[in-house]
Amino acid sequence: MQPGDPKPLPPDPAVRRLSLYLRELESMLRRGKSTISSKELGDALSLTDAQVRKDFAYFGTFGHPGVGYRVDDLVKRLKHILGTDRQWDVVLVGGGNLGRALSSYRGFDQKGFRLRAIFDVDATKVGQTVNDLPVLSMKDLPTYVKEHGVKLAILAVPTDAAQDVAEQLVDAGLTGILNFAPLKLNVPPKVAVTSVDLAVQLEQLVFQVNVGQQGV
Amino acid sequence: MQPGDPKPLPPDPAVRRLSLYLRELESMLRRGKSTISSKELGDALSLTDAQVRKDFAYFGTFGHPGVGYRVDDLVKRLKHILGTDRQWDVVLVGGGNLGRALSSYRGFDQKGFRLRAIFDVDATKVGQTVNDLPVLSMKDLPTYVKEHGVKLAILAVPTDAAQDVAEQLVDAGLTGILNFAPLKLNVPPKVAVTSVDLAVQLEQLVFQVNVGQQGV
DNA sequence: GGATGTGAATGCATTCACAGCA
DNA sequence: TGCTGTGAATGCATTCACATCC
Repeated sequence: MQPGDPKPLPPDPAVRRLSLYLRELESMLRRGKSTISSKELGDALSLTDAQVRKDFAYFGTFGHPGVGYRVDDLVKRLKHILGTDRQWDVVLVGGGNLGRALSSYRGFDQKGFRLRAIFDVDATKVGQTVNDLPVLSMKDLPTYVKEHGVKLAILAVPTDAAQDVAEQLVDAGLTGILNFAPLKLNVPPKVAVTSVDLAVQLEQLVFQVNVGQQGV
Repeated sequence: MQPGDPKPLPPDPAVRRLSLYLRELESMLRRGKSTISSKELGDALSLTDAQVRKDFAYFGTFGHPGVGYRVDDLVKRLKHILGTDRQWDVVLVGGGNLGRALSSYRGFDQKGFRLRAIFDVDATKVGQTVNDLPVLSMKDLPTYVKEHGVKLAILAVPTDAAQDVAEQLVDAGLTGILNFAPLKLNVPPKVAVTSVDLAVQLEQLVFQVNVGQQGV
């Protein structure tokens, strides 16, 4: 790689594992562990030591030969790479069952995500407060996004409405959508989408259960 | 591949895409589409036609040269491969916010998953009914699992309790766990685990958002 | 000695390209 | 002609193995 070369993007699988490393390291930090080797970290996540070192190498050099990695330092640097070394405001779109549950999920805060408001089309919900969050009208979304500089939305609306609502999110200026509706969203390339399909996860589990039994 | 050879396992990424093909095909079936080409299906999911054909080829030959795939037939066969051509009983473990939300999620039924009961350690919750499901004591789990032949659990308990509860699930005889706690579960190899970490999903989204902006 | 970082080798997934069939 | 199914070719991710440094 020569000086003028554009920095090659890291492999997607490596980025996904970065979050798992971080999760494990934060847990170890809480337990008072100060340094760790690639072997130890790999064992904790069922990965090889070489995999761990190579993943880190895509992003920089963090370790100390003969010693390992300083846990607190590594946590800081991984957070910085992932972009979670600062607070992120998030709006939740959809005030149904799933939306309300997500609004009460404590795990988001711990990673620095701040749910700011819930948006819904249902006029009877608008004006209420759910888990300390105001429920606002979808009509007010564009203004709200501009005024608060929000970039991220959690989309938890019914499947039939999801594509339409996603387009409203894009128009409002949001650039990242965490989608819980079971369909593929069509959005412009500048907008990032991550999807979680709960039923698909159960389906994949069933496949694994069946494969596992047939292998024994 | 010779007659006596053991059937090679399909690549993991192909299995994951199978669920996405199925989801898209079911949507197309509802819209009245009767046949589809690998090109059309690929376009709908941002995949190449070759990828689609290769994925199917790992599991059999489903198509008709010159014509494409019959949507209804393909749906049936994909369901059979994934194991969702029959009903699956599921128990939900953890009656907190997330657990209650999941118990009301309609998407599971549509895929043939039947939530049967919620298990919780909290004695004040036991005996209640949540979304038409009985809340039972963790003590009764082993008996319940044996009597009803349940194989799958959704694990939605606090992080600190998750590993311990997972071991109880394994001891009770369950063989598949959909884990929502943000840690890596340690279970025997005969038990399948699929994990969903909501905060990690947001974190990955943030990374994508940042990469996207820097690329423009 | 003990561990990292990294080119080289391997292995796996994706894409190509075309024979064969409707 | 149109499209599948599939070997061959490519490209990407993982693993190996070792020079290097504390």
